[in-house]
Amino acid sequence: MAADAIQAFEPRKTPVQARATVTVEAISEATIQVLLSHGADRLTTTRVAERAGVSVGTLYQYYPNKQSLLFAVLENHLDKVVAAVETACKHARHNPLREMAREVAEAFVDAKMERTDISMALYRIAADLGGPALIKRAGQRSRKALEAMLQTAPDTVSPPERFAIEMMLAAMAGTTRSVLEAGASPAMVRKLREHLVLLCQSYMAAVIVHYPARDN
Amino acid sequence: MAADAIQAFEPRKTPVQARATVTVEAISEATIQVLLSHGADRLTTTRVAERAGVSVGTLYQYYPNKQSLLFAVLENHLDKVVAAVETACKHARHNPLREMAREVAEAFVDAKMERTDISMALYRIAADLGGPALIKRAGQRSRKALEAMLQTAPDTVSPPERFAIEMMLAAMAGTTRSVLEAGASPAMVRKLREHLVLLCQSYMAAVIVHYPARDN
DNA sequence: TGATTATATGAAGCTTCCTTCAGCTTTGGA
DNA sequence: TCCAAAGCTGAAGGAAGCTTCATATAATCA
Repeated sequence: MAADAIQAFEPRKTPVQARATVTVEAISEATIQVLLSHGADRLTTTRVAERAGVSVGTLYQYYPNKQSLLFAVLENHLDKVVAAVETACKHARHNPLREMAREVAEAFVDAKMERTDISMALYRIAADLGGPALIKRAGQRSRKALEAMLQTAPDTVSPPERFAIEMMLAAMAGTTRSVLEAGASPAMVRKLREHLVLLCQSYMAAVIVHYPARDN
Repeated sequence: MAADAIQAFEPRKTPVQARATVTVEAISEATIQVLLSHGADRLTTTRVAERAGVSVGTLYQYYPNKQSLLFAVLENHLDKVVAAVETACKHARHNPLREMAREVAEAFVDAKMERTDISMALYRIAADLGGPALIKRAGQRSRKALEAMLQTAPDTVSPPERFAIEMMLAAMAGTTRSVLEAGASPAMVRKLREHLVLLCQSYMAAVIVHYPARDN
């Protein structure tokens, strides 16, 4: 069922020639722009095509329907963010817990803020069909990366339980979203980065004290 | 501009007779049900009216347009949650910081979980026109309540800065949303409640240590 | 009871938008 | 150079949905 639902969003055909690659990229970028300038409900395939400088027909050559457009952009973005988290997790292995928390929090904020426009645009469609599934998957991948990293922490007897990791991830996502939707000025982003480190560090430390030696 | 935008969502006329009150309530409830069963994009005025057991015409007698329907439901829900937070803040005045954090976190979770269906339905429209403005307003009201409470904390020299409070609120919202969208089983809700208390307490304590005596 | 106000109905006008497809242009290799 | 494959076009079919309004019913009160 879920697989079918996702299948329906798969690209219709893959570009072969260089100009087609450009076209697909332009369509993807236009989707974000239209999302930002017109909102999710006023995003139409015609508008996206127009903004991308191609005709609607071209759009439908690569995306089977409107949903798949949004789906593709969201998937791509989530992949990048998760990849950034995974990299940070690998890099921080065998470090003290505090350092782990710092690396992950900073990596997350940095990845989200690299293209604030995309991040903000996607909040408008994340609740749509297909979105929740993608987000869930991204959350799971992130959690696994964190768990693997935490296994290697030298200063804890047993790593935090699964739920605590999910809490931390959700807190990161929630606070980042809040700052983004408030405008995300550079000063605010800097503050978010600092405070998120603090929040993750203090919560991780507290969790280890309060829920010790629990097997996941 | 913002006022105009909101004005356009105001109810068209207020019910006078009892049966009209019932009608309006039924429409509001039906909106939530349709949102949950069909999703935001497949919510139509006809469908809502049908579900409410009235005709479309009736719907348009009380709501000037489709947006205003969603707007009203969202506004009502946010009001309730903010009110719960405000009450908790008043109640926890002059308590130790730890107690304050506990009261607020628990009040928030409880308010959100009182009607999980509404909470979940609203995530699907929160990003729409009017939604961000309402959410921002709710955040500000909550923050002010927290600030007033924190002024009375006996065990801190100076209260946490504004940004830290916003962080905490965003973390509460983000983690709660995450649990709701994962299904919100009673067990999970219980865990969320515990962990959110821990998260708020540890973050507040950390903020006071790391950013002391800063005037807001 | 009769007049007035409140409430409810739902067919239909009007707009918007998704998606297709038959035909045209460009590319790249033989 | 030539042609098959790849890419592009955009008018038009058809579906869906928002909103109105002329009409009908119910409540209220003098």
